[in-house]
Amino acid sequence: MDSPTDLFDDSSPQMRTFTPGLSSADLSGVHAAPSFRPPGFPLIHHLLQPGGGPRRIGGILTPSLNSQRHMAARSLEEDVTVGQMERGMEGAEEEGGMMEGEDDLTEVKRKCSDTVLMAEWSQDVMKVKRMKFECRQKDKAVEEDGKRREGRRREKEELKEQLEEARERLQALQEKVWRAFGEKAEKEERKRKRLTGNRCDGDGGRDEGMVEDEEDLTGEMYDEEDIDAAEMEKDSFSLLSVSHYDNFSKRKEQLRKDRERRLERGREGDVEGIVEGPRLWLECGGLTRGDWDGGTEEEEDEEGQKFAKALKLELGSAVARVIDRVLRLYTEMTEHASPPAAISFHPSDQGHDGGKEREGWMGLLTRGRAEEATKEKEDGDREQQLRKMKNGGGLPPGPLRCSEQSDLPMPLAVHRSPDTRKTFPLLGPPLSTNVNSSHPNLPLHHPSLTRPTPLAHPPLLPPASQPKETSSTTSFHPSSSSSSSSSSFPAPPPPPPPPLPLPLLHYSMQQLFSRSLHHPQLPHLAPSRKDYLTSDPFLEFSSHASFPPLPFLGHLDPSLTRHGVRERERGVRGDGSIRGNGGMDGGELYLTAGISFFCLYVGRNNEGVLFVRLFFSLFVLNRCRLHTQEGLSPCHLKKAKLMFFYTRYPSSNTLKTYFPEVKFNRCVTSQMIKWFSNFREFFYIQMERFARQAVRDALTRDGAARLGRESQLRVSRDTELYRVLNMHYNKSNVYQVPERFIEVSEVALREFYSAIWTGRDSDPCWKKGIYKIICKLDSPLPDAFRMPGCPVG
DNA sequence: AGACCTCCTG
DNA sequence: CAGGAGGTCT
Repeated sequence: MDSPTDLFDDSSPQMRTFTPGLSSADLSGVHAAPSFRPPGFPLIHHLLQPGGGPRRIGGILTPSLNSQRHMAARSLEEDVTVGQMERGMEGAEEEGGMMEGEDDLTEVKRKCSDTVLMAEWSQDVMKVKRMKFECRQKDKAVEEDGKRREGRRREKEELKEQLEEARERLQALQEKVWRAFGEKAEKEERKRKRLTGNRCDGDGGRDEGMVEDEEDLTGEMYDEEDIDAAEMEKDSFSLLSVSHYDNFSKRKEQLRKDRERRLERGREGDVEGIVEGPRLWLECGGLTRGDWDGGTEEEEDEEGQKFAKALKLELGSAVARVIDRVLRLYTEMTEHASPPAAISFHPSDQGHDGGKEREGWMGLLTRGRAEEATKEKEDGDREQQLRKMKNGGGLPPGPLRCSEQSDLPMPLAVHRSPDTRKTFPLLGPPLSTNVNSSHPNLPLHHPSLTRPTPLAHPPLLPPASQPKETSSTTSFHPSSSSSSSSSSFPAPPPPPPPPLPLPLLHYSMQQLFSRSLHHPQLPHLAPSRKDYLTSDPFLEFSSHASFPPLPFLGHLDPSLTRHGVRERERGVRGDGSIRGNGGMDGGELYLTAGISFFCLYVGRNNEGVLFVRLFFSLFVLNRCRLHTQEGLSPCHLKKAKLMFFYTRYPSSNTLKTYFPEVKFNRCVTSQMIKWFSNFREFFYIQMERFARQAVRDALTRDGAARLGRESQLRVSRDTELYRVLNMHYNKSNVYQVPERFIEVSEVALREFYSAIWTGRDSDPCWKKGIYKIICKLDSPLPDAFRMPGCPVG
């Protein structure tokens, strides 16, 4: 470029013009425009030479206008002088011997004026020439860059072609996605046709922009802008350093390749989410979308994009929350010295009675084998303890049980309550410690009836170990008192089928997910109806009843619907007003769907980035009809019967607590209380019946052995009494009768036996005392009963 | 008076 | 298991 220095320097060669610095060949080789052919006029001939005046005139970077004018005038004067001399010589030659005089002077003056005019004209010409020359100079530089531009153009075209390819791939991918999302076949065909049409347009299809849709156009524009930006960058870089542009080009190429790679990846696999920002990779399987009926094609496109966006956002946010919780949980787990290998979802395990009975909600996922083995082992150990106590007359092994429990492997259970007394209610003070085996008829003065423990009774030999003694042992079979034997005791119920092991962290994920969804998508679920899902304090659904726990969901009795109507009709019998209300109308709850996911893997990739791979599974639940009704269903009756294993005298508050789905009114409460009254009635009838039988059996033998025989009064799982009770309260035998109930039954049997043996049964109120005892032997209900539905365990 | 119980009956 | 009678308790 010209510079003030150049301009200043150019003035000096002006003095020695006519010495062409550049041959005409040098110039004409590039530009030989006829308009610039130097005329024969000598005055301007030198102007054609490089470094002449026009450079000064046409100089863009002239220091100032005055100096420019001054310098031009000076050169003009010089030019004129020279020209004058030349013309003088020429004129002398032409005119031959003309004497110099006034004419000469006039001529000179005229010539001078002409020369001035000529100089002015020539100045203008010089300006033009100079400008032309500069243009030529510029063109020369442009010519030099032309080759480079050619290369760029080619490169640009290549990029365009690549972009076209990428666009085609993208379109193919789009088609695939649309197809997956239920796009109509016609649209596919249209797109395919369009694609093939585009491909038929030669040379990458310069005209294909005409048929491109808006999205493609947008992409094209974006890409073009990208390229233009690259070109500008390249231009600016080109004068500085090639390496910069190369780097830029490489970066761009890298980006393009990445884009293509992503497209390739998207084409290959299923729906795969890649969240690069938080460095989280998620593989989602099983996500499908049904058909949606859009209006026009554009609307469908828009809908689809919106859907994809919303889905992305929703998944992203939900997953982020879940991941956060998982990681937190993971951290908490690793922080503990002995983290559990897995977490079960046994609400009862965390209940105050769960350690002993472990009523769980067998649902879609059931208790793990290990836990079942643990349970069996525990029960077996308890049985052994019971027998030891009965045989050896030891005290209830509370602490022993505690240690025993602590020795048990608990691979699948996380016991939440550190209170062993809560977990193992039998660890409390023994019940009738003052029961005097020598005075069995005086059992009513127990000072601590609140903590019953028949283990404090004298040891009772099991009939299996004493087959000969069974004849002397009360068989609790009134119809066959004399022929009572072990054969009358049915075999214990077969253990439930081994449940499936739980996947790692499943329950935790359930919990996490349920907690992460603060706004359940159950619009049909009235807020008041959600409350009953929130009764379990451990599961903490109180603030987010979004997702019922799997155990609960899986244990819905399919027969509920079948029996519901009948039960409803008669459930409030005797109260016309209630019957007129329609009972369950509007009180049905349908839980139609939930989301479960399994944490498959948590680890680090090659780059050390922590990632969590989740497998999502959407599942549709059976329409679970939950009786949020005023009447009571057979399921409630069933549950009430199971509750009777724990509490014989439940208060109405207890009933309301453990039947959260029931809308209680006076009639429902009375009905439920009546149920328990009937349960008690049956219970006491059986107790009295078997006790009388035992008394009869004792009386048929010699009285000397009656004390010993009385001490052999026992209720175990292989006795007839147990079978009768189990049949009545647990007909389907899906629930394991808690040991506690057996113990209570034994206490009741002994009390009845004592009363009858001592003749107190002659008193019309002789049972009251027994009732008092039994009513104090109620146990807290497992938390599993807080859930709607019937627990299985 | 109302809640709750047992007992009896069907 | 429900209904009713009769009782007790608060």
